[in-house]
Amino acid sequence: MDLERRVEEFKRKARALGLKVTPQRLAVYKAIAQRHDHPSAEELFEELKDKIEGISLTTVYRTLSSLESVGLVQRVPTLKDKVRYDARVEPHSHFVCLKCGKIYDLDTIPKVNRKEVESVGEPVSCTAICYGICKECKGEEV
Amino acid sequence: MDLERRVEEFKRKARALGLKVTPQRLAVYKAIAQRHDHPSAEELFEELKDKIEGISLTTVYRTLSSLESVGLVQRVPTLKDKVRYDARVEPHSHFVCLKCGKIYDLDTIPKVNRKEVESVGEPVSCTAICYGICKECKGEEV
DNA sequence: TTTTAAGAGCAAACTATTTGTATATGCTTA
DNA sequence: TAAGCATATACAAATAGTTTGCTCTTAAAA
Repeated sequence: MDLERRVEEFKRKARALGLKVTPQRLAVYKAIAQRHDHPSAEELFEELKDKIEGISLTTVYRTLSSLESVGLVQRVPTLKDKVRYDARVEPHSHFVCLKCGKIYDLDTIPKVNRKEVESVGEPVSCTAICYGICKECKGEEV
Repeated sequence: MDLERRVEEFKRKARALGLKVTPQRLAVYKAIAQRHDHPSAEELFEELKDKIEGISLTTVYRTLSSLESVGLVQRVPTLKDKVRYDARVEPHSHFVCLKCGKIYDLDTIPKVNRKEVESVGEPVSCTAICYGICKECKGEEV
């Protein structure tokens, strides 16, 4: 889906969910939607502060948390202390480069042992994380 | 493997890796090894502060980071801002309860689309996270 | 034992994130 | 389409989680 349509859908959904569509929110959403590197609040703010009149780090944090609470963005599971966000909210997985830390999207949904999962609880969704060395870093090795 | 053997193995490995085996480190390791709830540094400290003479939160943090750096414990991928640790370092997966937040171990290793993963990079390990409602919480529903 | 490099404790620093509050603004409805 | 109001914003200050500097202590090799 192209960005414009996603943005229109975002506006519609946000309003339907009782969230006002402000320039700041729109800017944050657009930024996440067109990047594929799952930025943190700080990174989004760095990108937007010069482009968008009147945006503060606080607003970025509050925006992300509002959007997350209505399911318009998602957190990415990580080992680190910084929260990273994803505008892809349908089930998918990630590849984390152990060298550069970049996170790539994988379309795959993992197959897990249903019996075992159900012995613990009722699953709602599953995601996989693959750790490894990305092609870019692989290429740099001499 | 029983706790005693794991502790002996821990001592041996730690020394071999150049880490001194102190009472504090031993206590931290034992605590993680016998719990299955992947505690945070703070939670470990809460558990140990009354049992172990001379342990500080700082030491728990430093211990975890030393043990992690030599591979004797691992972080658990989460969506939250608190780092959680696991003494199971062999590949396995997790089930996260969306209601109570508890994290359960799954023995499964996910099957992912190898072709797709290799288009991004060279995988080293893969883990799955299943989100759902655990049996305990399911039982509470009236 | 003795020696010494590594670990522990405390306090203070740091980083990521949240909150209080006064002002501004999307958007519903009259 | 203007008005009113609930919701959003910015700033500063607070908080939570984690790390660091420094001094004293100790595990363990010799």
